[in-house]
This record gives sequence, structure tokens and C-alpha cells, in this order.
Amino acid sequence: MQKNNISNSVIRRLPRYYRFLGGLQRQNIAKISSRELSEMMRLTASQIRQDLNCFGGFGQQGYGYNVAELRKEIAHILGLDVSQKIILIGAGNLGRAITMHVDFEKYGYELAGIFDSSIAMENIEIAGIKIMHTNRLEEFCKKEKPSMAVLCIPRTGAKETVEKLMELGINAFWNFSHYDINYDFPDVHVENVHLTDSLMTLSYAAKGTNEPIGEE
Amino acid sequence: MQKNNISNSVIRRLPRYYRFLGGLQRQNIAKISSRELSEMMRLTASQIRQDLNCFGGFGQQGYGYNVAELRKEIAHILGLDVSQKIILIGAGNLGRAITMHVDFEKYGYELAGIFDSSIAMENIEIAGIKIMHTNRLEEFCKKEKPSMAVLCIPRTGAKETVEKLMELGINAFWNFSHYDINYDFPDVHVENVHLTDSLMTLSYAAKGTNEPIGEE
DNA sequence: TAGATTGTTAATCGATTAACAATC
DNA sequence: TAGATTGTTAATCGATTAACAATC
Repeated sequence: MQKNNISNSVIRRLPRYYRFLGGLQRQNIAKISSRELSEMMRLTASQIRQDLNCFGGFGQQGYGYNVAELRKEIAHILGLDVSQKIILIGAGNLGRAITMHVDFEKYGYELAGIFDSSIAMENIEIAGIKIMHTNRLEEFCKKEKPSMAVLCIPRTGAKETVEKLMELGINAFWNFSHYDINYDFPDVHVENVHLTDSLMTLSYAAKGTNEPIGEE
Repeated sequence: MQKNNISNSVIRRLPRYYRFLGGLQRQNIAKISSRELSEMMRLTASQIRQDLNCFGGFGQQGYGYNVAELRKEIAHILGLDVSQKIILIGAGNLGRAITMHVDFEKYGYELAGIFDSSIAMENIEIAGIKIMHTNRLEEFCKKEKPSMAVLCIPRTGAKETVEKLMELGINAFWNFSHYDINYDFPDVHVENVHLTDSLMTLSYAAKGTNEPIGEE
């Protein structure tokens, strides 16, 4: 029973819970208490219980949580139990790497099609999927009805691409381009991935280590 | 003048400020007020001023902020103005994609070496850099003194790799592996990139759209 | 039952926003 | 100078932690 407004902070912790529970399952651990899990994950037991209780009482007093069951519940909350079709736009270095590296099936997604605007790319196969020319997008989407798109294209022309995809019924974007989708399309679901942001955060932290406190 | 403890939330916004200021610079915009910037970035002017004032008074009353100057200050805060050597470990799909896709030079980093434990990979060139066998790590690090490592290896064996790299003076890891570095090495700087976490967050948000409120 | 651990309410802490005096 | 906009303090809001009664 999902309460209406779950905070973003909670949602962003769910995939991590899911991963840790997966690890426990691999070790054949059947039950875990919030305290044990909190020690593994380096957060408080309180937070775990609060987080989980946003969605329902998945535990049992005096016992803890059933690992397999809890994992399944989180999968359901995240929508991993319903297969979703995804298309990927832009088969450059990044697009190809994501295709090969991200295990879509593992999380219940299906990478249904890869598109590129370069004719030279057409019919090249990546991870068993043939690249299609973008002029086949409409035909494909009307038939396959993908719900999400991975955007691996340059900023230029990205707006037009998103507009087109929205018309074809896609309203969720995993955005690796540096184009700010929500600025033009505020109602669409976007998850931005700015790899270099993360690198810069690291370099800030590392910098601190080597400098005396009080430096500018 | 950096106050001692800047919160993580502030730090994580800096790269985004940096990007937006870059955009303004490309458009030859010389000055911007916190209000104007806040409208572009969809956050409050208050927050921008608070964030920046953690590091110093970069603005001028009645005028606003000089774009070029502010961008330079943020680059300095993030450590982008000091060239840092980075090595990348693991030249599989992901490692190669990061090598080709991430513009290290643009942010003042130098990708100084790529290492892989497979002999078959040795001397293959990616983006102009020859892959070295991991047995050359020690020799290389003693000579080049890289400060950060990009980890693109499987979980298995990751602990040993990190341990070795630490001994060779590396204390910052851009971690694409699913190995939890800080669990074993709490003092090392780590920036974890879990691409699929971000995808799951998106699928949660997208799911909400298609379901009636109050559903489980 | 007694012990353990949850679910949940209350207290605390931190981050964001609002307000305004300082000042260019 | 008058107008604009910062830097900074105070108020608000939300998220995390602590506490404990409910209950397995």
C-alpha cells in the first residue's frame, strides 16, 4: 500500500536495498533484521524500517525480514516485475557500450531496438540487435510500443528527437545526452546521467585529502 | 575561503553550476544574477547564493556574478585547474567506452594509462593509449604517480586490485565495479557509479504515471 | 512466556527558503 | 543617488534518528 508521496531520497535508496538483498540471497541467507542490514549497508536501522514502511509492513516483529520476499516486494515497487520495452537512440561509443554492458534483462527490461541516424550504421549488430535507421522509429514504436528510451545522442537535435519520441508514446528517458529534457518538456520522466559530474565530485573529495585545512 | 565542512548536497550541485556557466560562456553572456540562473536551472536564487557563499563572495551587489570568473572559481574548488593523472583498470566494454566517451582532458584530467589483466589485450590501442598488462602497474605508478583510478573490473578480485592500487599511492576511485570499496577501505575516496540504479529509479517514476493513485 | 524486532510516533538534525540589511 | 542584487541571518521545511509500544 503505497502512500501518495514517497520522497525522492527514499526511492533512490531502493535499488541499493535491492542489490544488497540480492547479495544475501546469493549467500543463501533467508532472513535479516534491520540492524544487521544497517551494519552491512552503513546506514541506520531506523532508516531502513522507515523506508520500507513507506510501502508496507514487510517484516515480522521478533523475526526480521524474509530476504527473498522483501527483495520481491522491492522489485515490484520499482516495477522490475513487469517487462518493459526500451529503445536506445544513438549507437556511438556510449550507446554501444550501454547496449553491451547494461544487463537489461536482469532487471526485467527488454532492449527492443537500437536506432541511429547514420546510414552507415544500419544493420550493424550489437549484442545480437541490429541497428535501425531513425526513419524506422515510427513504424517500430507503433508496433512494439516501447515505454522508455535511452538517449545517447549529442545535444544538437536532441530536442527534436525527444519531441518525436513523445509523440510515439514514450514518456520516460534515460538521458545520457547533455540536453536538458525537462526544460522543454516538464512532464516527461527523466533520469539524467552526467558521468563527468560524478568524476568532478570525486576530484573535489580527493583534493581535500592532500591539502591543509584552511586553504582557499 | 572554504569553510571546513561543506555538505555533500552542495558539492554535488557544483558540477551542474559549472556546466550551466559553460553554456552561458558559449553564448557570450558576461554576467548573470542568482535569480536569472535560478530560473535556468530550476532551483531557488537563495540556494545558489547560499551554495556559492560556502566558498566565498564571488558576486557583486547590485550587479550579479561575472560568468567567466565564477566558472573559474568553481573549477578551482573542484580541482579542475590542477592536472591530475588517472589510470583506468579493466579494458572490457565499459572500460573502452569510458576511455572513448569521457572527455578527461576537457576537465583537466589526464588518462595516463589503461590496464587489463588479459594478455590478449596487451598493446591494443584505445583512443591513442596502449593497454598495458596489470603486471606493469607498479612500475608505471612509481614513475607517473597517478592520483585516481577508474575501476571497470568485475567484483571478483576487485578487493585485491584496490589494495594494490592503494599501496601504489592511489586514494581516489571512480568505481564502476559493483564491489563496495569503502566497506573494506573506509578511508579511501570513492565515487560509485551504479548505472542500473538510475535506470530503476526511472522505471519507478514511469510506472507511477500509468497507474491509478492508491494502487499497491 | 520471554526475547527480539518490527512499525510508528516523537525528537533532532540538517538543508532549503525567505527576508533583509549591506553595498555596489 | 536610486535601483539592483548580493551576502547572511532567521524561519521553515523535510529527512533522519531515537524511542518505545505493539506483536510475533
